[in-house]
Amino acid sequence: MSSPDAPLTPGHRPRLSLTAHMAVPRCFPRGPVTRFYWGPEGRDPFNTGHTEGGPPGKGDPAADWPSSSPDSGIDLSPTDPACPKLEFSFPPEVDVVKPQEKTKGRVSFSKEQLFLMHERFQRQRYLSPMQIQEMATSLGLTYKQVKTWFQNRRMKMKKINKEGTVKNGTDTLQCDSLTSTRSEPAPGFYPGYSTHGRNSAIGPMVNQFQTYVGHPNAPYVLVPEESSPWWNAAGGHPNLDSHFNKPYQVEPSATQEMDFWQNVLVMDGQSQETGYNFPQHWNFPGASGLLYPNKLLQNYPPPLQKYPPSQSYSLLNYPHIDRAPTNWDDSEEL
DNA sequence: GGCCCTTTGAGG
DNA sequence: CCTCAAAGGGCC
Repeated sequence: MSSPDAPLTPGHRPRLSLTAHMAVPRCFPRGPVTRFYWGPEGRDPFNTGHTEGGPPGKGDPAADWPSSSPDSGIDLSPTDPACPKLEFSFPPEVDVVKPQEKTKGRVSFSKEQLFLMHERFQRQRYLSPMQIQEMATSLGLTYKQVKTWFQNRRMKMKKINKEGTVKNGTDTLQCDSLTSTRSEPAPGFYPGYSTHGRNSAIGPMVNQFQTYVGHPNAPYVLVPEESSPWWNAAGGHPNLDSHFNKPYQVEPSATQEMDFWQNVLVMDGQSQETGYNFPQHWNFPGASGLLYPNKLLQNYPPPLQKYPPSQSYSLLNYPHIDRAPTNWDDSEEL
């Protein structure tokens, strides 16, 4: 596996009411996905033009954790001694599901299992049979459990979106959009998804939310919350679109250190706040997301890190990276 | 296999 | 009680 990206979502609609613009068509992959990377000011971690290739070196954890550019002056690598690091570990599990548990009663998956499935779901709503099997194996779950989980998750997603659409417009700060002109879903934007749901098994969705791991120079990744309107129909961000292509300067206060991780388990409402949210003074209207160290999973469980203070960072957007969905079969991912 | 609805049971 | 996640079952 490889790919960090996202944590999740709120079991309960976040108060930030992020579901507003999600008039998602029946399935997700949204258009040209855009991602935001936190990187040293003004730097294009990817040397623009580089398009994401295949899955990152699968199974080479940490191997390519960059030392994030020597010249950048900041080395955010978790392996860098200079980078404050704290121990991180999932809380001891007591509820780890046993693979062949007979269905007597309802078992609860472990946080780790949930995390990994959520993570996967974040970028890939449909798994091919092979992928299901692989994931099941790697998680110690049964094929059926994984399949069921994804199905339930899609249903939940759908429900949330529906609710969000309904109350859309009324109360709640539906992501005080700076640019909410595009809320119309564009079917054409869903490359990997077969609208004829029936045969989807043969065409595993190409994950639009490709791994971040392949971009070694992007030390941190800003991951949107799953049910937030981070991705609008055009694949942009309703609140950050205006910042596209012009690196937005973000200046953490001199004294501020941001904890990236207190807890990675952002599965549900409970742990939702465990991620890191922008401090208000960063002033990204309505934008709340979670900051993840790049290659989250490669270093899984991810290290707790701190963002060096007194630095200037840019919120970069590299839409080109996703414009051309890759076709690699990520079956080897997990 | 997916969708959809329902049931079950754990946790609040 | 209620909510919600895991699973069952029917249908396509």
